Amino acid sequence: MTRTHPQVSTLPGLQLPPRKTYTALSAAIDLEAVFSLLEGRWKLLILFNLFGGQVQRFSDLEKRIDGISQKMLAQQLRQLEADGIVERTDHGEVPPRVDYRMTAWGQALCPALDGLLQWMEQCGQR
Amino acid sequence: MTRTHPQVSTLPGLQLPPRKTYTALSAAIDLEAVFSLLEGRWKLLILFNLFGGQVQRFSDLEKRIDGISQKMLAQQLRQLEADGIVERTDHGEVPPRVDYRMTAWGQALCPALDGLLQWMEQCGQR
DNA sequence: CCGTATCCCCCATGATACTG
DNA sequence: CAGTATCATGGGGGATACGG
Repeated sequence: MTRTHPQVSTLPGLQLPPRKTYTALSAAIDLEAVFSLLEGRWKLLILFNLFGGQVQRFSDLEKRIDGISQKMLAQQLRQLEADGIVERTDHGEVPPRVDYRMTAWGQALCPALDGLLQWMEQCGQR
Repeated sequence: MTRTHPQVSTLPGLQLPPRKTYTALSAAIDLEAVFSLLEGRWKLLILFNLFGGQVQRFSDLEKRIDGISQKMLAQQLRQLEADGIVERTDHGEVPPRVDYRMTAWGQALCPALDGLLQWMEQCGQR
């Protein structure tokens, strides 16, 4: 597989870990794992409403994402939380107040997804 | 959305097109489009067997991809071809000889997908 | 306000058989 | 060798109702 190496350490002292090596099979399997984290009718909508660092309440997301049901919002958030992509905070108040934000790891998805968008933008040039 | 800007023109004279701008909604929609090109039980396996520039016959792919049926291989290849990601050549011989390779645009997927793999590799550090 | 619990349906995939 | 055709299945997602 062609790589984007060499990895330039821009920050002195920041040690980037050595890259994994892949076979066609293992690369496909790992990428399937990535996709399984992101697949789901509403996950990308949720993520793009959280990239940027906002902290959003359940009801905020419900308002911002047109057409989503409470069941689906809760389900997709649970999965994103279980996968370490978003963080959930229950303030334990009555009436309930719960909010969501990206984890550091989840936030790192943003530039990676942007790479896919850039690729899609090249579509016209083919 | 945080960007990987600025875009450095590494090759003098190579004009990179200006980036599209996105809302949360449009970014999610465009990314869904990317995913829909790549979703399918076998597509990533096919792609990683073609990244690298090899030209592979139908039967080559069938041998390399364990467990795939002729129906699914044909179907996924048709979709990748229709989407401009792989190229099909029918040599019009008897017995049939047909081969597949990445298009230039399809090949450009490789570094973008690599970005997702790099993200996945950071998983342990969270 | 922030969720669960049910029921239902559709479509992607698999199995299998057939063909120029 | 390189595909189509047909039938069966199962799980993700929608609609709706209920609960602390």
